[in-house]
Amino acid sequence: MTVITRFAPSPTGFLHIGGARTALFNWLYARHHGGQFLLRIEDTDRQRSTDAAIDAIFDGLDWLGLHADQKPVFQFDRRVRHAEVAHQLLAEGKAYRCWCTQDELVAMREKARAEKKPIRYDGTWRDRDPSEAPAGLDPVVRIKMPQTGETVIEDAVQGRVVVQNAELDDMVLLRADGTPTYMLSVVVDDHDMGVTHVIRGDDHLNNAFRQAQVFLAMGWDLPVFAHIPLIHGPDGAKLSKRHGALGVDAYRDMGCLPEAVRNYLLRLGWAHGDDEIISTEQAIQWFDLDAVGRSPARFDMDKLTALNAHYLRLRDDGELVDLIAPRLDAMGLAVDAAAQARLRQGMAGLKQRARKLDDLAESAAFYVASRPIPMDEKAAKLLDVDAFQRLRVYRDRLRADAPPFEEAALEAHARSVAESLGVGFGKLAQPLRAALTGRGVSPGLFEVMAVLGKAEVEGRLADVLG
RNA sequence: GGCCCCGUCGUCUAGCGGUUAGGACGCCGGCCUUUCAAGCCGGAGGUCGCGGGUUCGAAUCCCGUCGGGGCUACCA
Repeated sequence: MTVITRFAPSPTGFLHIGGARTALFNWLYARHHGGQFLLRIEDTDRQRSTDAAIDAIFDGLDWLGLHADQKPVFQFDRRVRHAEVAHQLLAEGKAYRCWCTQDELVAMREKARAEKKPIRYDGTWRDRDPSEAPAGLDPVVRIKMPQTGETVIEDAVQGRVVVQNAELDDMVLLRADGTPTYMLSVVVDDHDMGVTHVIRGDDHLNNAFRQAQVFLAMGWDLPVFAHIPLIHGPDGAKLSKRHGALGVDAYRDMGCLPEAVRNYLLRLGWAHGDDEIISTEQAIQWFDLDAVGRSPARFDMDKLTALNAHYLRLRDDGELVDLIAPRLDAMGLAVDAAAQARLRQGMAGLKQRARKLDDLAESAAFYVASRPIPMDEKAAKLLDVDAFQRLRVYRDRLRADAPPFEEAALEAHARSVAESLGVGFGKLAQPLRAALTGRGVSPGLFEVMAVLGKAEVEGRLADVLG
């Protein structure tokens, strides 16, 4: 049997981080088993579904590298088939029409609440004769749930979960306007798409019981269910916009790498012993449902950032230049060919010190800035009167000795200057760093000088020394 | 209210009857050193939610309890 999984978001907002993890798990499971990963857009709520959200979901999945194996299915397009199934159930006596009004239903719920009884549809029209139906009112179609016995879900993550059928009420399959509800649509689509494993958020666990009854009523095989725990915010509640829980696009914008996000999300609820850094290839090899935890996890930006720093160092220098170029551009620093060459050459030292693309761009700015370069506060403080003295001497010696403009030679030369000056090396190096980078921190000084080149170094020194 | 799920350092987690309860992030200190990172070394941090049991022995099994979360729509 070929494994078929699916990710089925409703396009009512961006692809949030919890959805991204669900998609990742589905994708990994399919890849691990050599199966297929499908995408279905659950857009049956016409009020809340938007094209912008659909695009955001596609973009997010694309960025994360979670590509579906077939064209996405749009659930709304399949509404005729969904209704067909409901009508079949109706014809077979497994569903019935219900003429209760919204007001009646609200009253029903309120009464139940007041009496502290379970809140569910009371089955008014289950046995009532349709001839008693009020005129001029469109009925909904409800499924006839079994009223005795129990429904068992052998969940691949949660284990065996049992609920008494008496707890299940006759849910709506078709709305009064004839459109299918989610409970109907998911089942029909999962069946028709041949989905073998339904991996989704824990918030659907209770729905699984209801949906199982629709599968049964149609005589269809149940897929394997796997309900993965939700991701919580720092306060322990389901992650939402309130927590600043953002769409994956926000993590991209703040400079995260997709491979870092994947690794982070993977470790949120899934483990393989003590392994932390797990490549996607390795994840495909290792991933399985039995190692998925059952308890919810809190989102931790610090850990994501640490992982991101790791993957940043692994990235190709040229790729990183391309990735930060637009950011530098946004900072008002145009990356021309010369700047690109410098960045490319200086990237090894730069990426070692960065955690995200935004601070990588920030720390790379001095390579791109045109003279005279801006000085930050720390640099300005470094350039006191004594520092000027030393820098003048250094500049003169640099001219006179003319060491080859490469790292080792430059360093040896600077050290000899400091020595003849009778000061610790730092007393010369720090002011020099300030003059050349406008910062108190930077990659190795002589690496910077080699990248900048003789003319630029002399120019920047002149800007400071006059 | 009802039903369902969950509960190991601050956080993510390993653990599946016998471990000094391990790792990672974060935090602190050291080494390295031209700054900052990285790297390496070390440290603080957990009475395994709590209470009973079972057992020679329990984070691991059972029961209860408390806490958290989810669902309870003609939303998905």
